[in-house]
Amino acid sequence: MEHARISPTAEDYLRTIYVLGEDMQPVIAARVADEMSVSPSTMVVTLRRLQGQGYLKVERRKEIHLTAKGRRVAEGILRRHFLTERLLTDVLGMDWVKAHQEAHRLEHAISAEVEERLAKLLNHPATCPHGNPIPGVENDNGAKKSSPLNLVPEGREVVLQRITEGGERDSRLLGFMQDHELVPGAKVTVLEVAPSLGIMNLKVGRDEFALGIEAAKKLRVLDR
Amino acid sequence: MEHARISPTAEDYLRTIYVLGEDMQPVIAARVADEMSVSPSTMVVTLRRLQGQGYLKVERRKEIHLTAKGRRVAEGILRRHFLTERLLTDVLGMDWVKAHQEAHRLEHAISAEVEERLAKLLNHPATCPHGNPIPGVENDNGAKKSSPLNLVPEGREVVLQRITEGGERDSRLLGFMQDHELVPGAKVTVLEVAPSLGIMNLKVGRDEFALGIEAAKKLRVLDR
DNA sequence: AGCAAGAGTTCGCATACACGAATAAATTGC
DNA sequence: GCAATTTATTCGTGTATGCGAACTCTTGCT
Repeated sequence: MEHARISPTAEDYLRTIYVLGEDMQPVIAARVADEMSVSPSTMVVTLRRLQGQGYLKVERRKEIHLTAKGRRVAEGILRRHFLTERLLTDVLGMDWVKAHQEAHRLEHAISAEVEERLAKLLNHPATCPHGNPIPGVENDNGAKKSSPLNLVPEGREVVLQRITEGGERDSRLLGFMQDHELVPGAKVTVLEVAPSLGIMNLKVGRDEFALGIEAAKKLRVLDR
Repeated sequence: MEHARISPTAEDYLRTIYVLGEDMQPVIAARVADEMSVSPSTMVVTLRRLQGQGYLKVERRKEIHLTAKGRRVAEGILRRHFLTERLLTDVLGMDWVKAHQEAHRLEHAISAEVEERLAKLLNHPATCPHGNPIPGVENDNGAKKSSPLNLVPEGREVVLQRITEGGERDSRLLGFMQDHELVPGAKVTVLEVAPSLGIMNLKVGRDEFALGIEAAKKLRVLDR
């Protein structure tokens, strides 16, 4: 085969497209551009290049779809990302917020062998520290249904399952959550939902606070 | 300040220049080019750029000298390189040979904080798995004198101290050494030196074998 | 239907990194 | 001291990655 070593940058684009695809139907260049803080013109060129290398297809209606090859790359990167996060938090004792940023750099430098050894060392974790399932580990739980926090009705108590990858990127959100002990496994009570204010009031332990509805969309809770 | 984030490539150049400087007086562009497998024309451009950014100076006689700034970068990279090697060997159980290559990629992605946590986790090791001192750790041993293996006279038994960074790059040499248990701390007897053949015969344990003089230059042994 | 907002495209440009070929300069050996 | 060898430099190219400005589409809404 050709084997034109993929660049860190390309990996980032594919990863972003993959993650966006988990949250919305049609992934469109403008969304990716927002997410990656890149100009539209750069998007055009980059998408052309990635398409030429067989990582994705831009179909009618400008929808971006990863090919199997592209998906493989994206899942690999995510897997390494999550494993690295676990290494940073569980072994090196780093906090949540920083772990994500650090992992974002390290994930591009991890080989298949290190990835494997990492998985073994960490005892094949099923999720990253933010609760997201690590690709390649079988969902043993038969895919517990989870729903976005913003859809939980008032008065209900739920358990936080995970912060989606989209949420992980926002270090201020992560920091806020850490401060309020809003971590995977935490019991959250929805006190009040005020869509007109774009806000919902939550209670974790005895701590009550407000969270934007937009941010709440990035959190998943367990239906029980 | 300007603070134009240094690139992995630039880090590699500075690191190589630094390491070469430990073994030879005048570091010259051609040597760096050899070491990095890069064309002379690339060297010219790159040196100009690095000089412009204040990492080095090219002085009369074309000698390349790192500035304090350049030295700081090189030592940082080496430190992260060695710490990463230790992580890979000691914690992840990876062998010598691969550890070096992997570390070469990872070292560029490690932040100051991870570096610190790594050092703590590993208990502030003084050397890398190949025996090289880690920059930033004080030489407690008051700099034991070591000399290149090629200078050891016939019949003498010595202890291998380290494989220099220059030797670390050669994975075939590392593999050969690993196979013959020629590792830091190993007792080596010089059976015979045959300069005309470019070879010396060694004994480690009951294993006797020949090693090229050029390769022997990259190994340091303790004078005792 | 018609138009404004949003999305995409083109163009010119810039930087970092790399090559090879041709050439110029410096060193070294004899 | 000059020829041979080694080094360094120029020049033209090429790819990946990014920008902004100007322009053109789509599309959804009235």
